[in-house]
Amino acid sequence: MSPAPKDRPDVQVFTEIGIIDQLVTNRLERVLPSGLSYAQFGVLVHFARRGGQESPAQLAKAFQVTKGAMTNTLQKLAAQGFVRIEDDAADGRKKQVSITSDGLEAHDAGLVAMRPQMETLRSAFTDGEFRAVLPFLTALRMWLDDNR
Amino acid sequence: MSPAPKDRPDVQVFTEIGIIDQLVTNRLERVLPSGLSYAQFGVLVHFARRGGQESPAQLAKAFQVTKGAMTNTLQKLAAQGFVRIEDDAADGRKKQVSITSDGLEAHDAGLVAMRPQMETLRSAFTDGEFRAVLPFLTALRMWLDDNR
DNA sequence: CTTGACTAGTTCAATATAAAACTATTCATT
DNA sequence: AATGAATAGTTTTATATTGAACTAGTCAAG
Repeated sequence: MSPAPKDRPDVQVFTEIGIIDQLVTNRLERVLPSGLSYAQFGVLVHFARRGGQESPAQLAKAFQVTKGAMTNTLQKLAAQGFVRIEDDAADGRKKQVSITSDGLEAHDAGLVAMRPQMETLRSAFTDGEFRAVLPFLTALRMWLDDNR
Repeated sequence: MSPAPKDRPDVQVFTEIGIIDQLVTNRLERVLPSGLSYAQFGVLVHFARRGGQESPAQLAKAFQVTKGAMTNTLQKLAAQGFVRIEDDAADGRKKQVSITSDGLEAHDAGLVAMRPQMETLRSAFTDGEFRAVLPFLTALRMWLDDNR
């Protein structure tokens, strides 16, 4: 008899991933400054790292959410003054989003709020452990992304 | 200068995990028989594997959702006749949930619907690769669960 | 026994997201 | 130029989930 599906390692991996994502999301959402959701913070982190400008559609693809969801997230960030949304001069359909100095501050404040959580995490696991699984997770993510 | 947070392997792992979860959820939801959500299917998989009875609160904890969310999911499953919800004879506050034969059939149908997706996945990655990352993911999930 | 704290489950309001319809714009083909 | 397909973004509707308030039942300490 073939093994029950739930015993298969791939299914188990996806199950663990689902639960980890939920636990991490809950935890961060509890800790982030009020008014800043996990999704919004993700956008700030994105820009804090890479800088520059990006269109809403690019962001939607990067975060794997619908364009509508990204419209909503960006409008909330803009309302708080954390991002700037400008019309694209070269293409009338597009807009260009960039982070503001207030947005950078909010990003830093979010990191500070998360720091205790990250500290305890690092006391339990090493960077090496995370690095060891990263290539596979990245490959898996890219495959899922390509073979949609 | 210390590395930017987004370059840290732990942050990268959580980022990948978030995207993988979203891609897998989307994919399965598209493929599952209509009327059966990812959350509902998860409950069926749980019972198809372990059998027996479990209370809504136990299930909520196992799936890391609120009690309210589990009430909703179970009511939808019960409306379709996929689970049985009975009062607990020993404790008037509790209920006991179990899967029905219709529920088992729906579970099997869900697996059949997912099969092509799983086949192509297995052609891209080996069981060994999944097994290699499983211990770390499990440890991470348990740690996050305990150190809430 | 009675009280007070706790647990289980439901309900309600608020929010986030997906899916689809829609508008506006661009681009390629003719 | 004109047309048709494709792309970017918004809006609308429907749904799932959270968080909090609420009800009912249990259990322990006095």
